[in-house]
Amino acid sequence: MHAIDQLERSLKSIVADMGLEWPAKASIDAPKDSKHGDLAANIAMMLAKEAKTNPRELASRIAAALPAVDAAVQSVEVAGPGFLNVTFTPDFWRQTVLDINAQGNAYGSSTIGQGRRTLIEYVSANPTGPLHIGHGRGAAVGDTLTRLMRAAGFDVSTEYYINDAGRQMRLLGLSVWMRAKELSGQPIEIPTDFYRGSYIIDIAREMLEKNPNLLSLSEQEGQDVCYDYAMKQISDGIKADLHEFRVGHDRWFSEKSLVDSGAVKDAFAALKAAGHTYEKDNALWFATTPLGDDKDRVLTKSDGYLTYFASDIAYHHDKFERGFDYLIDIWGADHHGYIPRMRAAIAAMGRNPEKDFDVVLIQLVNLLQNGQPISMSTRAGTFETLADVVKEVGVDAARFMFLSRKSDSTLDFDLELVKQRSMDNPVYYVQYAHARVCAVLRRAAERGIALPQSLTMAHLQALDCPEDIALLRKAAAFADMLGQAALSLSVHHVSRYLMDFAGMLHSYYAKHQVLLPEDTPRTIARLALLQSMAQVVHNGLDMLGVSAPETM
RNA sequence: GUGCUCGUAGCUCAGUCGGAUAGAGCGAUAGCCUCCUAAGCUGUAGGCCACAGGUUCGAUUCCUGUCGGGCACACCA
Repeated sequence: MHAIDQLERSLKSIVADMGLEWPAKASIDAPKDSKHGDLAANIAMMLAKEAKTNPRELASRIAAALPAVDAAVQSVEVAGPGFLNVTFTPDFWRQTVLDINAQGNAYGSSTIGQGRRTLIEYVSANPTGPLHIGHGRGAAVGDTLTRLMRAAGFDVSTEYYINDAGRQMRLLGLSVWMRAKELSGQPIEIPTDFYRGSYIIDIAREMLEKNPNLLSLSEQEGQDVCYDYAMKQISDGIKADLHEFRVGHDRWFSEKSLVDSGAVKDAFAALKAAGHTYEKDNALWFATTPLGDDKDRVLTKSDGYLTYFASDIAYHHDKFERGFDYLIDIWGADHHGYIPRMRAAIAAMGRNPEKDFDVVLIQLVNLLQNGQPISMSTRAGTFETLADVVKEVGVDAARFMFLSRKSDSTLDFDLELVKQRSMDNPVYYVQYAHARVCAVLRRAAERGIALPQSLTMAHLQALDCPEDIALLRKAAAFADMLGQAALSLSVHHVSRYLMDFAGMLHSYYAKHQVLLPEDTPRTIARLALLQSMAQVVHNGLDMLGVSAPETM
């Protein structure tokens, strides 16, 4: 928020004049209780010892100096143990309306990300079956994080990594092949780890219809053909589901292509050159222990195949080689034990695992129906797919639900609840606030009330109630909130903010009539206010990939 | 067993880079539409922020331990 920046500059100059140094840990924040002013600073408590005085004494000296330094400050009080409670002038806050009008859909964006080249990898589910609801949560979080970070000034690209070189995928080919045999009346023995979903049978049937001679192929050929076909079908399905869910990746990155392009060799060479590898028991090992892992890891197995970890290292190495300097992976929380070895790999590449690499963990989604759990497992074939859930509850409700909780904690997703139009399902609460404001604006237009072509501070003087200022203050904090959410990779801050903000708008609506036949200046001021507040809700929902309807 | 993570109102969850009287929704309960969308608003009740120590002006927040959930511990992906 520019208010914080402005106050910090003013306080810094005062502190400097006193011959004191500004501590890095000093904070300036909006206090929880608005009775404590617009912003509270703890600087006097931090510096009292150094200034050889008590906090309240120092605070009052700073307070005395502040109004002369900063014209936007209306009043400043010393409170509690030595807080400085600062209140800005109404005009300072009214300016927010003009700022929002000027910036429109871009309001809230910032440059805090400094154009950092960032690659967000998310979903990356093996194309061995349709996406289920857990993938949906990862998709919603990844996509929203992308939108957020772009708005915050990061230079973001996105990728979906396909594990198309491993055992799971070979198993997919085998599963379809067996079903094709079964459909043709041949007896089959179902192996363990077999993919049992009915979609496997559908694919097998489809293949037989297109090529009745399918089963004349050899075992190996047949499985390969089945694999290729199934992989294509399922991938296309996943892409369609994601598209429907308003999620798109800049690139689908194939694991196979890493091997083919020599990227694996490059990555291994880099590790070897830095002295991180050794051979033992006929396998190639990566010494991750000195880099913080709890045991060393195998790269090339004694049978000559690469481990999953090996190609993942190569993939991340390749990301850096392509010029990205900040890698964000979005993983299921059950992979959290995988983080130390990945950090070790990042360190071995000569990068800083603290700064150049982050993992966002997505916890389990418990799919419920009226409080009763619906089990899901791709292999057992009893999953509930993302597509089914979206069809049932809609994209807006599903996305908002996924984004309204910390991604690292488990989420109960009750189909009945998410369909309800109540506060258990806050997406409607936020959307309704937007629609209501739009209704007022429409009604104003019907009555021939129009906002002036170029709005100025003079038109906003009637914004003088506490509720006016509270809304303006909240709206002014929007960009700051988005920036913090982006930096901390916490998408749920946005939905929390929107719920708060929508609550304020609903209260405002109930308390203050906007269209006042007897008072045109106030009507104009309030219309201008509401229009800009609707813009903020719209921009916030846009970050979440949720629509902002004008009527409901 | 080891590591990671979580424990906040009856329920579902925010908050915490250490700040003032710990918040929201649901549920409970009492009210509000001759007036811009009641999918809304207003009030009341409800808390040893798991427990015990430590660090300091100040701890729900940081550290240690205990108890209790979840997850992970492959030459699987």
